Amino acid sequence: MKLATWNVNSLKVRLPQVLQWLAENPVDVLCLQETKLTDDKFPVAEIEAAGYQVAFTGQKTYNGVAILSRHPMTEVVKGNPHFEDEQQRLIAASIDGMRVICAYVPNGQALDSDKYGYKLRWLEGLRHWLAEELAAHDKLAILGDYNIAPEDRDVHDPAAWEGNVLVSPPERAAFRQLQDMNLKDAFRLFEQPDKLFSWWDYRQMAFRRNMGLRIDHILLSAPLATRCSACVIDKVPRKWEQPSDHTPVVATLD
DNA sequence: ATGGCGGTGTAGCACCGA
Repeated sequence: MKLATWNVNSLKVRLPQVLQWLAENPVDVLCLQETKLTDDKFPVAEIEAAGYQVAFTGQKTYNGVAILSRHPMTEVVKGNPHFEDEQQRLIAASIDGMRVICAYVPNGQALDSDKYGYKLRWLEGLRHWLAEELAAHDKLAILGDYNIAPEDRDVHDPAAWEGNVLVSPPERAAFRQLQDMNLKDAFRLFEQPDKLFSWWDYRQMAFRRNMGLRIDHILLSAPLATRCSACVIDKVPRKWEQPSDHTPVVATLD
């Protein structure tokens, strides 16, 4: 069983790449963020033709999340029942005995921005909902763009990023609080090469210079972490023409 | 210190992302 997450930065633009990636990497579940599509424009037929069922919730221009699955999905929930939010950033489904949650955590923009407060409140709301979901589902995976680099080793140049969103102590504390709920960062269950990231700015040839951050994560509850045999970042799609600025992260469960 | 790039909307640029 393979679970993956990918912030595609517009599914309209990236659909061919998603289909190509799935053809080469036929994962069981793929969580997408930043689809940027209203539900009436979601490419259901193309994704079903590739062998996947799909659940999605979107809006115009911003946000939007989806779960693609080779196996039946039930109990689909859109949004956080405990956090009123017009922004479409969460979707959950039960798949093959697991609870799978796809999350697009707010960016926060800047530490002095209202959006930063929204980000921290959003994460607090997520925590409360997750506590409930974990009580109901011992096998839970939450995949997505967390917009948090958990540690300095997840940042190409920690000094340059100090004082910025994605690395601030309150955001990192929020990430640790998720880990304190016995959710394991799948990537860190294994020895990994240094300086392996999941996002690189489009500007300044950041990808070529590996000026990136690891902000896309797969968190697994203990019964799933025990079964996890690998977690890799697939940099290949970031090298394609007209790429997303994020690249997929994949966890293998035995 | 700022903007760099890319996507979107409805436009001739402004906004947002990270």
